[in-house]
Amino acid sequence: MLSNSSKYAVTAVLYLAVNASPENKIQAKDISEPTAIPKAYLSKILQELSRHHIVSSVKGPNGGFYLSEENRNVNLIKIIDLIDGEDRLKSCVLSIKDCNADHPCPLHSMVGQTKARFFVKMKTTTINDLVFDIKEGKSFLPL
Amino acid sequence: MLSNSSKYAVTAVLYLAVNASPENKIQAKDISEPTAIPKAYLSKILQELSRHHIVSSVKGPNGGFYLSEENRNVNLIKIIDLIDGEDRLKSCVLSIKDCNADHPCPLHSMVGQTKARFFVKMKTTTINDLVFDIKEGKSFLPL
DNA sequence: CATATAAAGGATAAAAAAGTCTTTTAATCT
DNA sequence: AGATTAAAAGACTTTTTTATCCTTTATATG
Repeated sequence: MLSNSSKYAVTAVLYLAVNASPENKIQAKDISEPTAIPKAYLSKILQELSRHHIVSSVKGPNGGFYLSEENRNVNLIKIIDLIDGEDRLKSCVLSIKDCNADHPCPLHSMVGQTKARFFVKMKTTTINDLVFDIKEGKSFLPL
Repeated sequence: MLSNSSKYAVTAVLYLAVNASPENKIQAKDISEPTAIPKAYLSKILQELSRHHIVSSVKGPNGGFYLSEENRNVNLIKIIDLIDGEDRLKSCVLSIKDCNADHPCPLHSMVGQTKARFFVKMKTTTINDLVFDIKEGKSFLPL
């Protein structure tokens, strides 16, 4: 469903959302350790996220990554589309090009609604929404 | 969600289900052409499926692949688990090891039910079920 | 029985994804 | 200004997935 890379991206952003702030920036290695994401690889991903204003970063001493208020209102889909490309989630389960509701592939009915629902959630759920759940104790990030 | 290989596998099996019979076997290249699946690669996949009794095959002149009555009652999940391994569908969206309903990751609620429902369908839907839909005109295979 | 045919099997190649390493740039702090 | 710190950038390596090629085995048929 999601590539390794976009899982890393979402995890890292959530980690920042919970643990970082403009006053308390977090370095790549400090995300890498608790999440078990390879440090150098994570750095690449954070760079990309930073370039597209999904996370904020500052170089040098006391530098690191954090989320601005704007960053916190980014929708999940933006992260995933950036890392995986827009097609990955949208395409037919069997990768049949002209598969749609009017001309469905044999698996279409098994995933159609399911996928559409997931897609809408990804488009409407922000980082802030997820952090809210975590703070309410409704969900958890791996320490 | 599914690897390229298991998409190929499902597509090929469905193609056989609709077009082949013990009297009218179909060769790898005759599946390869209409489905645009690379022939040599498809052959590998059909071999694997044959080895695990998901499709039937006969060598030599007038040989090829077809589905026995038994083959037609195979569940979709068997094909996908064989090609992709069982973990691919089961694992958490963020690949968090101890993610479960009692200790959900932040994306869990977005996919949990959705995935579970899909999983059940894959476990209960046979090739025959899908062929039935195609014959009823409810779904389509790419010519 | 010889021959042609088509799958099975094994070895290899190409492409994509994941991961690493080294250098450069920007910021902070004496 | 100089030293230090941490991200940015770019080149590179490894692993996995996808794909191809060639040889062997089984089978039907003349």
